[in-house]
Amino acid sequence: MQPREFPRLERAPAYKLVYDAIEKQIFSGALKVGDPLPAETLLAEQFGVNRSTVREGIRLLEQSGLVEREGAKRPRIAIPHYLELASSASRALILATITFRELWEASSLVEPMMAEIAARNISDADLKRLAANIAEMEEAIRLIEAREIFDIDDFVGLDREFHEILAQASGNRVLILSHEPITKLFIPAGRIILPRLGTYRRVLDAHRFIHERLAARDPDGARTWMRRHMNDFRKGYELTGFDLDLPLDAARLGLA
Amino acid sequence: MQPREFPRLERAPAYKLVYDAIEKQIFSGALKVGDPLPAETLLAEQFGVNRSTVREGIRLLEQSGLVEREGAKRPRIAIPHYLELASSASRALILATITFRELWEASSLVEPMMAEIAARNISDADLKRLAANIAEMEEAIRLIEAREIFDIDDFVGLDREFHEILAQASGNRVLILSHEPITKLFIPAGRIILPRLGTYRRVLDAHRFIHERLAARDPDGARTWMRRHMNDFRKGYELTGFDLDLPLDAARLGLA
DNA sequence: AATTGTCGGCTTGTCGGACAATTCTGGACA
DNA sequence: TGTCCAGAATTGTCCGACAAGCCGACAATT
Repeated sequence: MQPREFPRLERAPAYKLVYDAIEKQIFSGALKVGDPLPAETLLAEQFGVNRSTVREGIRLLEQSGLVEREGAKRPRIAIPHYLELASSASRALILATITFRELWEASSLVEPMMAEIAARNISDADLKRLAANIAEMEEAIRLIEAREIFDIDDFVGLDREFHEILAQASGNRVLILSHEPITKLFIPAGRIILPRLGTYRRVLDAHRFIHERLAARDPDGARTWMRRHMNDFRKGYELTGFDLDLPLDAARLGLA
Repeated sequence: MQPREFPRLERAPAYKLVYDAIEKQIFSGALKVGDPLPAETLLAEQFGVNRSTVREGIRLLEQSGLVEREGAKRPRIAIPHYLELASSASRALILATITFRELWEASSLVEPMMAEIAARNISDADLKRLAANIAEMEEAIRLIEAREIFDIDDFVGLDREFHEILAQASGNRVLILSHEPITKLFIPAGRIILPRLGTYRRVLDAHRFIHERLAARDPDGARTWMRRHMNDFRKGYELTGFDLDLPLDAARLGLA
């Protein structure tokens, strides 16, 4: 034992240093959201490293959500969509084991509460967005019933959007963050339930009632209808015959 | 309005495909947690792309937390700690704008609910962990009062840990995910309030009561005490004289 | 005038090869 | 059996190169 352990000095690889340097510039405000990243050759020159190294650093930024790439354009600085990219990976892993019961329990606690808060704070603009969402869902159902196009993802996406708008209407970004995992997990669950039962119109009706209570600025009413909506959610799942404690993706696979 | 919008076709770059392919193998279980990633040259050969391309894909995996690198060793497959992950980026940005009011509103909705669920499901092991946490906090306060060591981060960390254990005690991973942003944001808030007021013992007492109600499996009692605890949280902040609608980091800077 | 086609410069995506530094591995040796 | 070391394997970094894609400008067409 040496009298004094040196804290094992860690030489971060150059690509990590590139990442750190650019991240720092973003946080400091030197690089603003929407700005394009400087060209790779330029960065390589400035940092004094090879372009390949710069590119590896940029990949880190990309996955962290700090820059967004669209085609082969210059990547642009972006605000990471909260937890979106961050744990897209972890969420997928979690998905493998989370059960419908967990999702439903969480939903039936959080969603009604969210509806209540939203009813207090919702803006006219958000009410309009909800109305538009409902109209779109109406159209989607019309198409489904006419057996024209049938894209379940469209419908589930609309459903998810409805609940997301509601969260945003709460005007509380911490709540929005808390709410995010639920909407994310809801998608696979919706894909299981809806096509098997075809209860599209029932979902739409619930959304209509909720919207109507929100427009009336009626917190209790909004909460009540949301609770019913969540109970329907569970009943729907039970009717599929799957075990409540089955992991979501097992159920999904069982369906496919 | 076109009759039918084409879904803009996207050709992902090769490094992204590499990422997707490896990710898929991880999720499918072909690559297990702890396994080392195959060598870059081997991967390049198998995928039929250049090693540089493979490396860029690996950087994406790295930042997503799916692989961990230690020195220049072979990266190993890992389960992303959804707590620590890329939120370092998002957290810093979010922190810049979220206000204490938002945090408190969210906390006083979510935490009592969490306490209630936890009281129903908590295991003896988690009760012990809470007891240990309380003991540690007791010791920390003793040190503070004796003016020996004074590390506010220690105390805030213990406080956060208490609430995290509570979330885990709920046994619902969706709720744990929902709860995560709150505990995260709580740290800077706690750093503002506690040193200015020195209400350490009041926090400890609240935790004691909550623990006692949890041990008694009393959901109502646990919820009630948690609500009081949250009210204290707000009162504490108000006593600092900062505006409730001030962004947390502005308040933090105002203190420093 | 507005739209479409073409051109050239710039940047990204990908490739091949190369080498030093570090890590791993198997066998020699105590 | 346990330790040590040389060589193999692997990562980190560099260099140079080229096709493909994006962008603005300008010419051609309707």
